[in-house]
Amino acid sequence: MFDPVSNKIDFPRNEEEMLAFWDARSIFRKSLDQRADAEEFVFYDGPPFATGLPHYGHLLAGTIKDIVPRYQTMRGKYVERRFGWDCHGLPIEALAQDDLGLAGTTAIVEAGVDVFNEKCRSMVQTYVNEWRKTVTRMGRWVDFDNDYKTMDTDFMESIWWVFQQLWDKGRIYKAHRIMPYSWKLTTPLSNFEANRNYKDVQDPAITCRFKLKDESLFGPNAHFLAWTTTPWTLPSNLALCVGPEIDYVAVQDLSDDTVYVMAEARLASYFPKEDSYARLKTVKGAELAGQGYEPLFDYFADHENSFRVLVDDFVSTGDGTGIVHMAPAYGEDDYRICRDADIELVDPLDAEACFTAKVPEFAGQLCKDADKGIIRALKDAGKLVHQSTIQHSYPFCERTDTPLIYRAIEAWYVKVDDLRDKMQALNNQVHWTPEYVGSKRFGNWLADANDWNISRNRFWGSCIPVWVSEDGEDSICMGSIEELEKYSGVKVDDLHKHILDKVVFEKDGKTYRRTPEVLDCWFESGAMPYAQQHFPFENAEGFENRYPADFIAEGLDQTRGWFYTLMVLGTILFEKPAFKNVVVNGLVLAEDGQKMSKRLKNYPDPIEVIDKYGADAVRLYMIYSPVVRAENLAFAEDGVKQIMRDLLIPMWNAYSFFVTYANTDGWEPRKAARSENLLDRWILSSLEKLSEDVTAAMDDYDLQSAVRPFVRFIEDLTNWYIRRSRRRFWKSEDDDDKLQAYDTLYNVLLTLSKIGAPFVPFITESIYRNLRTEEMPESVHLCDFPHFAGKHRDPDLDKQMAVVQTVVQLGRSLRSEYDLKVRMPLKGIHVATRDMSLKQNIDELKHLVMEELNVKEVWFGEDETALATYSAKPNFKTLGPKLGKKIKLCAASVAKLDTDEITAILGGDTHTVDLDGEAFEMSADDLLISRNPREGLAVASEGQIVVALETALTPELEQEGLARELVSRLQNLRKSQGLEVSDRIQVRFRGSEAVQAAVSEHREFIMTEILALGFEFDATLEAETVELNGEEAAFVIAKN
RNA sequence: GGGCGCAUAGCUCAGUUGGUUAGAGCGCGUCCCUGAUAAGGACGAGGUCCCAGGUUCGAGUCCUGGUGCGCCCA
Repeated sequence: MFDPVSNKIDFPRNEEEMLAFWDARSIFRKSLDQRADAEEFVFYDGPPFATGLPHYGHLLAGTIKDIVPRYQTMRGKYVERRFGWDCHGLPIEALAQDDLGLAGTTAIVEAGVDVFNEKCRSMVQTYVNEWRKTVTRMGRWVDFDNDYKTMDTDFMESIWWVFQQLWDKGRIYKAHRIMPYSWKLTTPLSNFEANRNYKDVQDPAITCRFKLKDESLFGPNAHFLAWTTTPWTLPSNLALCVGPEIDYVAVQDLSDDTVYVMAEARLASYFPKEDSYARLKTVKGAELAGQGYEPLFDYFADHENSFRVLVDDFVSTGDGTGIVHMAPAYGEDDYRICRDADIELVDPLDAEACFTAKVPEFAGQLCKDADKGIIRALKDAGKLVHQSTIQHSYPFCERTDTPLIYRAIEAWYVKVDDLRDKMQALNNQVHWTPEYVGSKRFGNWLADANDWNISRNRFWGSCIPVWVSEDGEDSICMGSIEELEKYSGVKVDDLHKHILDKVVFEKDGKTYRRTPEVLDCWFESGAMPYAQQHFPFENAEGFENRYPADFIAEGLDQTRGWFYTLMVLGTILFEKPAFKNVVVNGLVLAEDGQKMSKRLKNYPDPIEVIDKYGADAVRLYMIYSPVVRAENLAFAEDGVKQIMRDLLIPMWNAYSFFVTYANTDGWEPRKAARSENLLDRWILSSLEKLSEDVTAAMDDYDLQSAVRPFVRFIEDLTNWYIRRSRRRFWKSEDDDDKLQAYDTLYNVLLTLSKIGAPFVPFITESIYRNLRTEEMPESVHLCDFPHFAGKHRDPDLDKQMAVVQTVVQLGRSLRSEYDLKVRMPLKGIHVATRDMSLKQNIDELKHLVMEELNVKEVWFGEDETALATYSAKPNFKTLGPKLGKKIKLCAASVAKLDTDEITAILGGDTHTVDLDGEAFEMSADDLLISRNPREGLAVASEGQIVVALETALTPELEQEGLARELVSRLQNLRKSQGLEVSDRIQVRFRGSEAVQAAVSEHREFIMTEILALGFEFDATLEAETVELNGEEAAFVIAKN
C-alpha cells in the first residue's frame, strides 16, 4: 500500500515536510558521502555581501547553483558546495558608520580604527541567519556549516600569498588615480558612491588665454583659448590638449589685433559677428603638438616637460574652445595624457582641499572658494577672455552634501594591460551560457582591460601586506603570517588593519611601517578559489583537481566583477581560466519592468511568494524563462501561479490518480515484463525522449531548454496517456492489461520524479518517497539520473500517435462544428491519408480514436480525393536553390494544377514546366500539397490527414446517447453526494418512455459505469425532474 | 560617448542553415466535457514580427542606419 494521496495538495506545507525529512536524515550529507570516491565536479560559489536580506536575484542565482550540482550529483559526480560570504568593503563599513554615527574618515580615525573594525566584524553576520533560512527554504543544498568568510584569518593569509605572487612577478605598482573626493570627509569615494548624489548647480565657466611662445606660427601676439568650469584648477595647469583631427583656426581680433587659436567648430560661439575678426590660418590639431606657451601663473613655471600642447583623441568640440586645459591632479584624462607626456602632477591642495603654501596667494582657501579670487587675478592680468556661468549636474557627497572634487589619490595597481591577449585566449576555453556574453561582452572587456586598481583608502578589509621603510626607499611584501613574524618578531592571528598597523619593525637600521591601504574586496572574491581552501598553506596536494571550477553561475552584472577578477588572478597565477562553464543570469525586475525597489514596494516579498505557492513553483518559474540566458525577467506573481497550475498540479494529479487506484486494487510494485500495449509503449518512449532531451540540455548548461520538454511530457502524460488509459485502471478483473497499465504508470512516475528532481526537488521527493520500494535509496536525490540507452525509444510509434492525436482533434472540431456532443455516439469516421505508416498498429490505434471520439467505426483509406480537393504550391525550400529567379514562372504553373493532375503526380507522374524555353520536370517531392475539404461534407484536414465524420443519427445511436447522458448525470450525482469512486450504489428512477427504453436496452452498461447494484423504476419517485436530451427523468441514488 | 543585449498577439515567450498560411501557453468570448485534475476539449476574436533602407526569386530571420528599454563601462 502507498500512503493515500489527496488531489488537494498544499505545496508549501509539503515542502516544509520534505525539508524536515532532508534535515532529519542528513540527505544532503549522504548525497555527498555516496559520491566520496567519485570524480569531482568543482563548483565555486561567488560570495554575496550579507548586508541585507536575499532578494530575487539571489534566489535566481541560488536556484541555478542548486540545479546544476544536483544534476551532476545524480550523474555520479562528487559536488562540494561551500557557501561563501563577502565580509569586507564599503557596504558593511557604511552600516557600521551609521551604527556608530561616524560621518567620515576623520571621525573613524578619531573614534579608533580598532573600535570601527570590531564594529564591522560584529555586524557582518547580522543577516546570516535570515540568509540561511531563505536559501534553505528555496531548496538549495549548500554547506553553511563549512562556509568560507573573506574575513577569516586563513582566507586573508591566502590573500597575502596571492598578493605576494603578483608582487614577485613584478605586477604590483603604485600610481595615482583620479577619484571623487570629499573634502568634508577627507576621503576618496568610489565612483559608485559619487554617482548616487548628483545635483544641478551653477558653476563659473571661464575662458582664458595662453600666450604662444613660438611667434613664427601665428605672429607675435597669438594665444590659445581654453575653457574651464573649475577655475581653481588653473594654478595647477601644466599643459593644453588638442584633438589631432580637429581643425584649429587662428583669427585676428580686429578690435585689438590679438590673435586667438581655437577649434574652427567653436569659432562662431566666441566671435558671433563675422566682421569682428580676420581668419589667418587653419591647421590640424596634430600640427600644434609640442607648441610651448607661457604659464598662466608662475607657481610651477619651472616644472619639467610642461606648458606645451599635447594631442589626444578625447578632445571634442561639443563645448569650450576645442583646446582643453590640463591639470593632471584633477582630471582623469588630464592625468593619463600628462603621464604619457612625462609630466609629473602637482597637487597644491591639502586634505581639506585648501590651497597650500605652494600657491601662496590663495593659501588656506578652500579650492572652490578660491574660484573668485583666481578669476579676478586672471582678469587683472588680462588673461581672462570670457566669463559666464553654467548650469550642470555635479556629484555631491552623500553624507555631507558638499560638492565632490576629482583629484589624484595614490593607489596600488595590478598590471593587466599586457595580459589582454592571454586572457582572451584563456577565455576562449570557457563555455559561456549564453555564448555572446563570453565572446562579445566579456571578450570585449578583456580586449581593452586596464590595469586594476586594488587599493582602497579604507579600514575594514584585507590589508595590503607591504611594509615600507620610513624613507620610502624600500618595501617588503609579506606572503604569510610566518614571514611577518620573521621580520617583526610579532605573531599575529588577526590580519585586519587595526592589528597590523601596530606591527612596526627595524631592518638594516630603517623602520618599516605598513602601507595604510586595504585591498579592494573584489581582489578577495577573485582569489576565492585559493583562499577558500587556505591554499597553499593547506590543501596544496590535489589542488589541480579543484582548479579550475567546472561550473560557476552569477548575474550579468559580474562581467566587470567576479568573472573578471577570477580571470585576472587565474591568468597571472596559473595561466588557466578559473572556470570551465559559466551560466550568466539576467536581472530580475519588478512586474512593471522597473527595477525592484524597496521604496516603491513594486514587488511581492520573496518569502510570502514561497509560502503561497512553494519554492518549486518559484524555481521553475524563474528557470523556465529567458532570465537564465542573461535576459531580464519581469517577475510576475501570477506567472508563479501559472507554473504551479500548468506543471506542478497536473504532475501531482497524475500521481494522486495512480496511488488512488493502485491502493484500491492492492497493486504492488513488481518486476514486470515489457508491456505490449501501445499506449504504454508510447508513453515510455516519450519518457525516454524526455530524459535524453533533459540530459542534452543540462550537459550544455541550457537550463531553459532543459525545462521545456517537461511541459510537453506532462501534457502527454495527463491529457493523453492517463485520459486514454483510465478505463484500464477501472476494470474489475486483474487482467494482464490492467497490471501492465499499473507497471507503466508506476515506472513513468518514478522515473519522472528522478528526471525532475534537480529542478523541483520537493514535489519529486514527495512522489518518490511514496512510490519507492524498500531496496531503493531513501531519497530521490540519492538516485542516479535516468539513462535508458535507447531501450524504449520508438520514433515510428511517436509519429503514429501524433497522427491519432491529429485525427481526434479534427474529429472534435467537426463535432463542434456540427453541434454533435461527444456523448452522442456516431456511426464512424473516415480517415484518409497517403501516409499509411499507421497500418502496422492499426487496430489498436483505431480503438483509441473510437473511444476518444465516441464513434462506432474508423475507416482508414488512402484515397483522399473523395473527401478533399488538392491544390499545390512549389516547394520553395527545395526548388529555390535550383531555380533561383525562374521559380516565379514555376509557381504560376503549379498554382493552376487541379486535383486530378495532382493525383497523377502523387501517383508518380511528373509535371513539366516551361521555364523560358527550358523544360523543367517536377515530381511530387517538388510540390507542397494542401487538402481542401469538399463542400457539403463533414470533412476537416490538417497536413497530410483528411477526416470525414458520419454525422447521421439513427434511433439506435440516439438511444445510446440518451443512456450515456443518463450515466453522466448519475456520475455527477455520485460526485455531488460525496461518494468514493469505489462505492456501490442503488438507483431508483422515473422518466419518459424514451428514457425507460434506453435504460432497458443499456441496463448493464449503465450499471457497470456507475457501479450500481440495483436500478429500479419508480413512477412515483419524489425527486427533481431533469432534462436529458429533451426527455424528462428523475433519480435518487443511495450508497449500497 | 563606447561595448553588449533585447524589441514577435492584451500578457509571458517559441520561432532551427532565409522558403511563401508566424506559433504555444495564459487571459478574453461562445460552446462542450468531467469517475484523477485549483482541471480538460473545440471554436473564435486578437500581429505593420519597433521604424527606414538594402541584399535576395523569397526576410520575423542576413546587412546598414535609426528609435525605445536594459546591463556594463566612460
